[in-house]
Amino acid sequence: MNVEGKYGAISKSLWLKSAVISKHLDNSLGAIHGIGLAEYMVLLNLMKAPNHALRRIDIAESLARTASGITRMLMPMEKIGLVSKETNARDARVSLVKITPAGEELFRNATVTLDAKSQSLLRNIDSESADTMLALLHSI
Amino acid sequence: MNVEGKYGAISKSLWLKSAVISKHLDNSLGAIHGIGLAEYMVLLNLMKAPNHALRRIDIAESLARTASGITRMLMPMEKIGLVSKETNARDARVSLVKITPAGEELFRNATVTLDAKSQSLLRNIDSESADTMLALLHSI
DNA sequence: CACATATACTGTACTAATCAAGTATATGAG
DNA sequence: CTCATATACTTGATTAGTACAGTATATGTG
Repeated sequence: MNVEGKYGAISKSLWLKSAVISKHLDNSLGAIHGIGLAEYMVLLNLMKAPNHALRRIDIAESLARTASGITRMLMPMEKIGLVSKETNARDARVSLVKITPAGEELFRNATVTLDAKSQSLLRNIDSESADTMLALLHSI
Repeated sequence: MNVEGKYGAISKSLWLKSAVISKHLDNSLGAIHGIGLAEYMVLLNLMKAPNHALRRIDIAESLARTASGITRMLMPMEKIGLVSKETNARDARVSLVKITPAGEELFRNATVTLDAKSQSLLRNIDSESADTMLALLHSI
């Protein structure tokens, strides 16, 4: 493998490992909390946002999804009361998404599940390597 | 963030970065060669296999997909002549998938595209860090 | 050998995502 | 102020994947 091929190898490995890990996490989160990893990531972004609310388009951007994908993902989440719709007084085109108390509660529980399952899936990576890995991922 | 949360953070970052990179690679491979990253990975596995042939179920296993997903993915690939169906004399249940000369040619060209695009997407990671990253990914 | 069980697909129904088009609202140029 | 353009969604049609059931073949045990 030549020098350039190294980066291709990272892409391929990233793709495969991510698929494996995401499927395990999806299954665990789904079985225990009734949401998938994508839904968890929506809640995480809302928790980090000022006032715990975001525009749909910003959620789409931060999850590498399309606006319509977010619309569809949020419909059942709103129905089961994890998020609520809020209007923006300044801009009537925007319908803000806000996490509900029930959503916050589920998020906290799901975080415990996700962390535990992740630790189990990544048990071959020691603590120091995990720091390295995280730093490398953030630099992408 | 506590110690366990570190592994959860890796999972989340892996999920997001993989989504971003895979979409770029899918778009490039699709525009230039008419296949997606998953199809490329099928060809890669076939190239690495003895006699350049594999059972569908082994492809499914190595791509973290289901058997029916592989059946569906291979149908158009066979139609455009990238792979061919071979019977297994020892076991009539098995229909082996073999890469064709056209498939090999496309694979080689697609590899150039994938490597170049990967290098561009991962330009913030220097050569030494890339080695580290690759080793860490393989240890998962 | 016969038959219960396992394996390798394939087909049907469903789900989750995309793209492209449509609607409503906002913004900027004249 | 008006109108062209841009933005924030939403909806319809399509696509890619899954789960589960069905079919054909293989394998192991009495």
